[in-house]
Amino acid sequence: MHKQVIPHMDLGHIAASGQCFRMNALPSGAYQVIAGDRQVTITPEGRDTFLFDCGKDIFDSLWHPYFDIGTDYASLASLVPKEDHFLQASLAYARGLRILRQDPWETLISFILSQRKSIPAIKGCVENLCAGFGASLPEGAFAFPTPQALALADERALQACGLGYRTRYVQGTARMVAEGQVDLEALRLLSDGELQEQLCRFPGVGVKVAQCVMLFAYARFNAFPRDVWILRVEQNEYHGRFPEENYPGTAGILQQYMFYFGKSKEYILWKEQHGQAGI
DNA sequence: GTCCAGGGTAAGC
DNA sequence: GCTTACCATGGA
Repeated sequence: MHKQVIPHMDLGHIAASGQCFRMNALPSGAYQVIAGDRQVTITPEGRDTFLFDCGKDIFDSLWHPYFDIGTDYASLASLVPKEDHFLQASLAYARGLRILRQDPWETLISFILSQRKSIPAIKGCVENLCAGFGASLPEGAFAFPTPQALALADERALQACGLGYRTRYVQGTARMVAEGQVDLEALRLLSDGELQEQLCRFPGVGVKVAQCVMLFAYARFNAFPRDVWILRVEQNEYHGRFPEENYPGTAGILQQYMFYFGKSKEYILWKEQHGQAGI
């Protein structure tokens, strides 16, 4: 057990934000997190205190970086002009939302699956893949499958996980990684532009999926993935395009807040009060 | 029954 | 360089 004070962390927002697909609330109010072949249960205690069911060494080496605890999220609001009411509202609504530093392989496959799927549907597919091709973990959980496991998987068995037409994307990508054609860890050395270019070599990966992997696995906070929700927000609140160049080093974090708020029911209510487009 | 989801690809211009 | 049909599946 390890108790840790972490300001500005809301596990509910993170779990529901659509950046990860294997973090779930338990009936007790705790959260189960599975990342790669690791799992941890986190119990919130009061406002900023969390109990991790692991030792301090595992917390320091694994979960501290995973939850991006070194980044200051509280100062984000000061970077945003007061006139940008939508972005200010997004930051207030999703207070405690963080950008996780996930495993590149798991994130790559998860977001290849994500195209034209709802978040609950993605979570279902990911769980099917883990149960079918992942190693067994304690307490009946399953690790995310290795590149080798998915590269060798039977095509019909993959189809049965609900992948649909994405099956050949997953197989093709898994084979490229399993054969060592691309080293996902070595890509950390590349610039943003080079990293996006290399990720787009995988089948089923375009600019949007590449930018999600850059943001959620490689901690590239300048990445600004545009999905249908963000395009909608840009149309409604920014006359077509959000000025990401005004936020070097944080645009991607703001994107996640805008995505999460723009997709919520609270945004509908907020819009009725504020009416006109923002900046 | 219809519509939509954290889009990509290949064909056409 | 740019649009446009097509792609499987589950949930609302």
